[in-house]
Amino acid sequence: MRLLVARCSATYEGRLSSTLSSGVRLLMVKADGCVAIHADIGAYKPINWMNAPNTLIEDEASWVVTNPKGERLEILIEEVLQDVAWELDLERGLVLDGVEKELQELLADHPDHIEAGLETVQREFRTDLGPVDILCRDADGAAVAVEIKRIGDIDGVEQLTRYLERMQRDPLLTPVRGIFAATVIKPQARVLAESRGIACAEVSLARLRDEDEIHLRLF
Amino acid sequence: MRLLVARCSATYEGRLSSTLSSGVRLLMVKADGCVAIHADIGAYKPINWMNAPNTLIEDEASWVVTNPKGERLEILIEEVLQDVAWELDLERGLVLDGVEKELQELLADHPDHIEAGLETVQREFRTDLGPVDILCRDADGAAVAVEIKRIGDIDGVEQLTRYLERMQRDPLLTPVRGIFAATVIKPQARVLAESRGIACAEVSLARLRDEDEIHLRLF
DNA sequence: AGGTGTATGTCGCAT
DNA sequence: ATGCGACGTACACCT
Repeated sequence: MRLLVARCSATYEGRLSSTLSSGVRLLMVKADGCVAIHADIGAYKPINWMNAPNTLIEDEASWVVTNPKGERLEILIEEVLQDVAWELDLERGLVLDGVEKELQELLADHPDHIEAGLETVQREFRTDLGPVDILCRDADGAAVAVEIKRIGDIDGVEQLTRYLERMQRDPLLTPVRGIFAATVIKPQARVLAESRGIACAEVSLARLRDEDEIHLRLF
Repeated sequence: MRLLVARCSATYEGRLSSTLSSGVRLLMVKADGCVAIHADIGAYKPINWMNAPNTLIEDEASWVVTNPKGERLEILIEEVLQDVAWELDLERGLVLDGVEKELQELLADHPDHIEAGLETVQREFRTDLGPVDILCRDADGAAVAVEIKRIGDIDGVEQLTRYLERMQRDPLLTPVRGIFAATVIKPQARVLAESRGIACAEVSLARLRDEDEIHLRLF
C-alpha cells in the first residue's frame, strides 16, 4: 500500500462529475490498484476514489486513473509531504456473526415466534424470481411464505409480493399467504404490506436467542 | 490524520460481531476521531471501522474504541511498523454535478422536456409511501406523477408504480398517470414501465443545462 | 433524534 | 459479465 500525503486537487468524470479544490490530503493506493483521496474527516469514505480494476498513469505532477468503464480521475499534485509504501496483508481475515442469516436460522427453528401454530417446511424455497426465506404451513395446513429482514422496509414487501404472485400459480402451494417478519418494521412498509394482504410480524432477536439456547440445553 | 502501519488483530461487537485475525494493516485515525483498519485490498472500504463520535482509549498494545451506541472495537497491536500524523484539510472541498437533485430541479423548471404542455404543480409531493419527485398537470389538466432517476432501472419503475397506486385513491388527483424520466432508461425498465402504462422520457442533462442558462440570462 | 431516499454506494453469490 | 439481495451500508435532508 502506498501512502502519499500531498497538497492536491482533482477532477472525476464518470458516473457523475466532480471537482475537488486544492488541499492537503492522503492518497491511498492499494495493492489491487484502487486509488482513494482522503480528507481528515468523513468516516471511512474518501472524497474521490477509483476502484480496481483500473490503470494509473503517473506523471511528475499529475496522476490519471482510468478504468474500463470509461471513468476517469485526474489528480494534480502540487506538493508532496510524504510518500511511503508498505507490504500489507492481502487477506481480509474477517469472520462475521449475527446478520440476516442468523435471524433466518432462528426463525426457521422457532416459527411460532412469527405466528402461533406455524411450522417450517423449507428454508430458501426456490421460485423463479428468487428464494423465499422460509416456506411454512400454518395451523390449518395452508402454505405461508415468510420474508425475513433485519430492518423491514418497502423493498422487502415488494420482494415478498413478487414471490407470492409466482407461488400462487403453483397448484401445490395455492392459496399461499405472506408474512413479513423483521426485528423492526418501518411504518411505510407496514402500510404497503397490509394494503396487499401481507401480515407483519415484529420479532425479538434477543428473545429468539434466549429460546434457542434453552432449546439447545434441553436436547 | 494518524497513519499507523502495524501487525494487529481486532474484534468488533455492535450491530454484529466480528473477529479479525492477525496481519499487517493500516490503522487510519481521522481528525474527527473515526478509526479504520485497512488491508491492501477491497476498494475504499476498511475491514473494520468506528465512525465518529467515539472514544479511543490507547494502551501500550491495544486500542479500545467505543461509541455512545454501545458498539466496541478492540485492536490488539503486536508490532508497529510506522506511526505518523499529518495535518490534513478538514473540508471536503468537493463539488458534485449531475446527481438526481440537480436533474429534479432542472426538470421542475423545464417540465416541457419531459412532455410537451406539462406544467409543474409541486416538487416532492407527499404520499403515504414517500414523496413523488414532481407532480404535474398536463395540457388537459390531468394529474401526472413524474419519477426521476439519473439511471432509470426497474427499482424506479416499482417506486412510481407504488405512488400511482396510492394517488389513484385520492379523488383530487385521480385519474393520474405516470412518467418515468431519466438520462438513461435501461431496456428492462422501459419494458416494465410500458407494460404498466407508464410513459418513459429520456432527457438530456446537457440540453437542460443549456436551456436553464439561457433562461437565467433572460430573467 | 428519528424517518426516508440516494449513492461514483460496495460486496458477495448466483446465473 | 450481469443481475440481485444484503450491508455494522454511509450520508444528506426533512419532520
